[in-house]
Amino acid sequence: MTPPTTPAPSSRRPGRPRSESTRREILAATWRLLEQQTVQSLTIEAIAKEAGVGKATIYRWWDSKALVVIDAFMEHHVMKTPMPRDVPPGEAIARHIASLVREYAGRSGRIVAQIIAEGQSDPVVLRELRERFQDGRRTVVREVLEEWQRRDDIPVPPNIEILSDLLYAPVYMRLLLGHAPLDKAFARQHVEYVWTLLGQTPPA
Amino acid sequence: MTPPTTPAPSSRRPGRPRSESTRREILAATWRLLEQQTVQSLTIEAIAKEAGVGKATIYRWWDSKALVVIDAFMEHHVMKTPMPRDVPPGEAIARHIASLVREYAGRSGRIVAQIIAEGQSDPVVLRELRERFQDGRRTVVREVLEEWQRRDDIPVPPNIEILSDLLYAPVYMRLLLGHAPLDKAFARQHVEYVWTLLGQTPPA
Amino acid sequence: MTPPTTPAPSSRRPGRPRSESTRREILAATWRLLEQQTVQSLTIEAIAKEAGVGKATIYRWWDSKALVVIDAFMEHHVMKTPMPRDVPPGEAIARHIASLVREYAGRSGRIVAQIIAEGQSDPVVLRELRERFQDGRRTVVREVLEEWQRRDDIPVPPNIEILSDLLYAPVYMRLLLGHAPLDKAFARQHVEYVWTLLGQTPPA
Amino acid sequence: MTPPTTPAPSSRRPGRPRSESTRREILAATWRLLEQQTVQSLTIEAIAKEAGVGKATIYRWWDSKALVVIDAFMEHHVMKTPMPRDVPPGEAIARHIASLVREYAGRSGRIVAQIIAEGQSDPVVLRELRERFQDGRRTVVREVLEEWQRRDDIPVPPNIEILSDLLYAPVYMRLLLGHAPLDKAFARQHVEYVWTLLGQTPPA
DNA sequence: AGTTAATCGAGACGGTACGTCTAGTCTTATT
DNA sequence: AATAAGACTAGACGTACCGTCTCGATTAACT
Repeated sequence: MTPPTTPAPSSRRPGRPRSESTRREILAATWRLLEQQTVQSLTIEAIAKEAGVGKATIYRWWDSKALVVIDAFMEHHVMKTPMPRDVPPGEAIARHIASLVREYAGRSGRIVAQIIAEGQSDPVVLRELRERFQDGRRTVVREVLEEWQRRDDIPVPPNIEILSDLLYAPVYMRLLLGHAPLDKAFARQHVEYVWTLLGQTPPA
Repeated sequence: MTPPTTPAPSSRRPGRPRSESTRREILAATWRLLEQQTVQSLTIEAIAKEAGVGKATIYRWWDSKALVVIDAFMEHHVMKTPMPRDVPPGEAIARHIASLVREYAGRSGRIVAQIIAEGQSDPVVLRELRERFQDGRRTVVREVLEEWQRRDDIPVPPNIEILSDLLYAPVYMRLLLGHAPLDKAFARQHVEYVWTLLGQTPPA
Repeated sequence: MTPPTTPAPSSRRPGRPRSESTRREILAATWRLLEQQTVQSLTIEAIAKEAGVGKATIYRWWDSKALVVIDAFMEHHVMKTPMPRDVPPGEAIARHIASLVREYAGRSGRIVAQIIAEGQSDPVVLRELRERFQDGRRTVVREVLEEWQRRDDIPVPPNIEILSDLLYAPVYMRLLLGHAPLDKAFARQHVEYVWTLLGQTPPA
Repeated sequence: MTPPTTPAPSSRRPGRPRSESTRREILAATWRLLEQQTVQSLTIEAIAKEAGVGKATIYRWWDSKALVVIDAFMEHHVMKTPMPRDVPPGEAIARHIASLVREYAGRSGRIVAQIIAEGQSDPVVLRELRERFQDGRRTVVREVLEEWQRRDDIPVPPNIEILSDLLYAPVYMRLLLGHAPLDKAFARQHVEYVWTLLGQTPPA
C-alpha cells in the first residue's frame, strides 16, 4: 500500500482522484474519538461512522488503525516541541526537554504512549512512528549536542546517541512506566543533575 | 477479585478447592503460546484450548489476559537479573545493567515490552507490573546507590530517583522504541560514559 | 453440519445444551421478516437482529439462509395441503390439487417459489426442500394413483411419475413462471380436462 | 431506462453514440463468466472487469444483472428449439418437446432456470423473460395445437392454455425441481402417454 | 457414608468488530 | 455525450473472540 501522504507524484492517474476532504474528515474523526478512548479500544468501524465514511475507504489508504492514529496525531501535532535555535545549545536542550515533558504530560503523551504500545506488536507502526516523528528530532538533537561540545567542551561519549538517550530516555520511561511523575519538577531536577555532571551551570 | 497468587488466607472455605494443577497448566500454556505470538494476538480462548481448560476457569481467577501473562512471566522468570551483593556498589550496578540488557535483548524483553504496551490502556496492568516486578528492584537499586555515595562520594541528586532513571531509562527506551540496538556494546558504552560523568573508573 | 432438526440422539453431549427457545425465536423472526421481503433480500444479519440473537448462533446451526427459511416454512406450514384419505382416489387428487393451488396462490406460494429459486444456485437447498417437503407427498400421490388405477381402471403410463407430473407440474409452472393465473378457475379447468382425458367424470 | 436492444430509434442524438462493440463485449464477458458460475454469484463488478468496461456503463444500459444475463442468453441462443413447420402438428409438438428437453438438459437449461430464479424476487426479470423468450413460443404452440384439433380432432379444453401447460409444464418442473431426470427417456414416455390420452398414435 | 458447596470441562449464548466484497453513485480526463 | 478508471457511502458477508451462562461431573470438608 502506498503511504497515504504521498499522493500521485507524476502527472495523473486515471479514475476519480482521492478525496482530500474525506482524508481530513477521517483524521479529524479519529482525533475526536481519541479524546474519549484509548487507541486500543478505538475501532475502524467507529472511525468510519464518526467520519461518515465507508470502512473500505479507510482500509484503502491505511494498513492499520495505528497508522491512522499516527497520521491523525501528526495532523494535529505540527511540532509543538521545537528545538529553540536562537539560544546557547545547553539552554536549547534544557528548554526542549521542558517543553517535551509539558507536552507529554497531557493527552498527546497518552497518545504517543499508546502508539508505542501498538508498535510492540506491529513493527511497521514502530518504524513509521520513528521515521515520521522521532528521527528528525534525533538529528537536530545530535547537531545541537555537537555544537555544545564545540562551544563549552562538555564531555561527550564516542557514540553521541549515548548522551542523547541519557537526556531523553527518562522522559519516555516515566511516560510509559508511570513509576514516577512526569512533571515540571522532574524536568528541572533531571536537567539540573545532568548539567552538573556535564560540568555546566544549569539554566535558571 | 482476589489476587490469584493469594490462595486461601483463612483456614479453609467450603467446597471444592482451587486446582493448583489447573493454575499451573494455564500459565504453562500461556507461556507456550507466547513463543509464537504477541500478547496482543494471544486470546483467552486460545489459552483455554491449549491448556485443556474452560474459559470460565481463567476468568474466575484473572481479570484480564495481561494479568495472566504477568503471572506466566513471573512463573518462568525467577529473577534472572539479580543485583550482585558481594561486589562494590559501582560494579554491582554495572553488572546489573549488563545482565538486564542481556535478558531484555531476548524473548523476555519482548514480553516485558508487550506487557508495558498492554498497560498503556489498562492502568491495572501497569500497576501490577510495577508492584510485582519493578518496585522491589528499584528499592534495591536505591540502596546500592546510597551505599555507592557513602563509599565513593559520587555526586547524587537530591531525589535519587533521578539518578536511578538516568541509569536504567536508556535500557527501557531502546527496548520499547527500538531506535538503536539493545546489545552488549550499548551496555558497555552507556556504563562507561555515566561512570566517567560520575568521576568513577568504569569497571573493566 | 448436523441437520438442526436432529437434536442429540444419544444420552447427552458435554457443554451447555442448545437452546430450544432460541431456535424457535430464529424461525419465528425469519417468518415475520418474510412477510415484508423476499428470501433473496432477507439477510442473516436482519434475522439475528429481529430474533435478538447473535449471528454466530444462526451460522452454528444452519449452513445457509435458505435452510433457515426452509425450517421456518416447515415450522409454520404443518402440511396445510393434506391428501384426503376418506374419499375416492380421483376425488382425493382433485381436492388435493385445489387445496395446493389455493395455498400456493398466497404467501406460502411466494416463499416456496423463492426457496426453489435459491435452490437453482445451491443444490443442497433443492435437495433439502425435496426431501423434507415434497418426497413424502409424492409417495402418497403415487399410492393414490395406483389405487385409482385398480378401482377405476384409468390409463396409467409404465412410469407412474409421468402421470404424477402431468397432474402437478402445471401448478408449479404457473407458480414459478406466472405466465397465467394460479387460481380456482385454473384448478377446475385443469382437473376437468385431465379427468376427461382419463375417461373419468370430473368431480363437481 | 430504454430497453438496451432498441439502439437509437430517431435520426441522431447529440454526443458520443453508444458503442456497439462495448455492448457486445459486455454480453460476451457475461456469457464467458456464466460457464464457471451461477447467475446469483455473478456480479456486475466481475462483468465489468472481464469486459474491460466501467461499471457505470453497464448500469447505464441495464437495470439489473439478470437483464444483462437475459440479453447475453438471447445473443447466444438464437432459438435452438424451433417448432418444425413442415410436419403434421402432432409430430411437430413431439419433436419440439424433444428438442426442448435436449436443450434444457445442458447449460442453457441451467441458465434459464437461474433466470427464472432471479425472477422470483424481481417481477421485471420474469416479465422480460416471458416476453422475449416464451410468449412468442406459446403463440406458436397455440396455433399448432389449434391446427392439430382441426386435423385430427383431438380433445381440447375450452381454454387451450390448459393443454399447452399439460404438454410443457413437466419439462419446466423437472428443470427447476430436479426431482426426476430431464432426459430423452422422459421426453419419450411423456409424449407417448399424453398422445395416448389424446387418442393419437405417438410418433416413433 | 451422605450432604453440601465450590470447582472443573465443555460449549452455547448475545454481542461486537474484523477485513472483504459488492452495490450503485460520483468524479475525473479522454474520446 | 459516452467512456474507463476508480474513489466514494453503505451495508452484508462469514469469522473470531469477548465475557457470561448453563449443563453434568468432580472433589473435598463437614456433618
